Amino acid sequence: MMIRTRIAPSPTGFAHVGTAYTAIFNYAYARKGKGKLVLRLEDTDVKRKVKGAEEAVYAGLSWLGITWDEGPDKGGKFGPYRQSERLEIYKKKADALVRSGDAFEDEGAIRFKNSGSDMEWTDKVRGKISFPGGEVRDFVIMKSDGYPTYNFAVVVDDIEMKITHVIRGEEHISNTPRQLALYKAFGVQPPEFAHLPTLRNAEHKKLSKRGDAVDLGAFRKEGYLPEALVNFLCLLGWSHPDEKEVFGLDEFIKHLSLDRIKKAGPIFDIKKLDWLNGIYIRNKDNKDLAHLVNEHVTNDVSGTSVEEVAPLIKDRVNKLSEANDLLEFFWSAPQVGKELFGDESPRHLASAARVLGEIKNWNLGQVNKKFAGEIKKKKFKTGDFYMSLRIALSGKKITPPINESIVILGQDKVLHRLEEAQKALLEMQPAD
RNA sequence: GGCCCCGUCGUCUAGUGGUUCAGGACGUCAGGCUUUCAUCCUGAAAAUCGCGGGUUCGAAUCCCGCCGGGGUCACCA
Repeated sequence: MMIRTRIAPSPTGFAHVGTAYTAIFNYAYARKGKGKLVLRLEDTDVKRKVKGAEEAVYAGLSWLGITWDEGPDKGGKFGPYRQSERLEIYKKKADALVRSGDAFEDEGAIRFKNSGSDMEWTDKVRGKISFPGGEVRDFVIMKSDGYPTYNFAVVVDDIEMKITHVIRGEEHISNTPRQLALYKAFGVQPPEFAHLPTLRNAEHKKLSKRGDAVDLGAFRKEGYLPEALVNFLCLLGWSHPDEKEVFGLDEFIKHLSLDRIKKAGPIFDIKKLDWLNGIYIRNKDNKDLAHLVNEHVTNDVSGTSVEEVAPLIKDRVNKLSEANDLLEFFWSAPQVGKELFGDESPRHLASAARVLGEIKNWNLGQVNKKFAGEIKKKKFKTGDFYMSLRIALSGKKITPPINESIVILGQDKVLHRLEEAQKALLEMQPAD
């Protein structure tokens, strides 16, 4: 049997990290089984429909490298894939249930008549789960506005779209008995169910859009790499058989098995994501990194190429959004905070300016050599000397390696900034 | 509250009756490297496996009870 999985986002605003989480598992499971992944848009709540939300979902998932085989944007032979475009189908199915006596009209809506029998299934990640029959009441399947309810639409579509494995969040466990009852009424064999744990926040509650970072677009803006986020998500509730921590989708597909999934709800610990993100940043080649950094840098680069400068921060950031603070002194002159300097700073800067002015052939070797000689001759404390320089050139105590930065900045700019810094220091002398 | 699910270091996890008084990773702390910050390297602290009973020669691993946490109870998905 051809494996068919699905992801069923509802377009209520943006791409949710929880959607991404289940998408990754559905995608990988389908790929592993050489099957298909269906994207179905669950837009039956007319009131909550937000425009642009559909695109946000596509953008978010695509960014992560998840592709689907059938969907509203892709087409496919079991379409349409927007539930709002399938109203005829639901109507027909609901009418059939009314005729067979499994449903009845109720104030403009159609309500399913529950048989009251116990419901049970063997969950692929949790094993046997059962609900007492009395739990499922008669529930509405067609709303009075002509739209189907969630539980009904899901079952009709999963049957029509020939879904073989329903891999979804744990919060759907309690919906399953209702859906099972529907399968039974239709006389159709239900698919396999696999209920993934729910992602939690630091308070151990289900991730929510109020107060938790759940928007994929926001992760992107913050400078997280899609590979890192995917890798991190794979590590929640699932672990590599060899206890590997850093791996990509290909390897996830290769090793995924549903029974290795944990049942307890993992906490989304951003610290570990940050660490992973740093690793992926360090693994980028300089050209790709420059391209990424460029998207997160506010100023225009005015003469200084990001490609030249980006390698200097490779080991220094975990998120791309941290890049700007480290790099902005390359393209905008610093506000030199005089109070940052030490007592020896005037002498350091004077020396540095003099020896740098002597350099004919501007390169790192020369800069290193000149500074080393001067430090030795004047018996400067190495760390203090460089700190004075760092502050004069950047206005900050934390920067990329200063000699490399000096070379990139260029002789004119460096000498000019040293001069400005010395002036500033002079002005403050009389003050005390 | 009813029903359902879950419970190994702060966090993510390995571990499915016996070289495990529990291994790895993040984080934390200490040290090394170092012109800052990082990266990198080394080391440390950190779970009496939620608790209490069983079963067994032997349990984190099996059973029962309790406690704790979470989810869900709509003409929302």
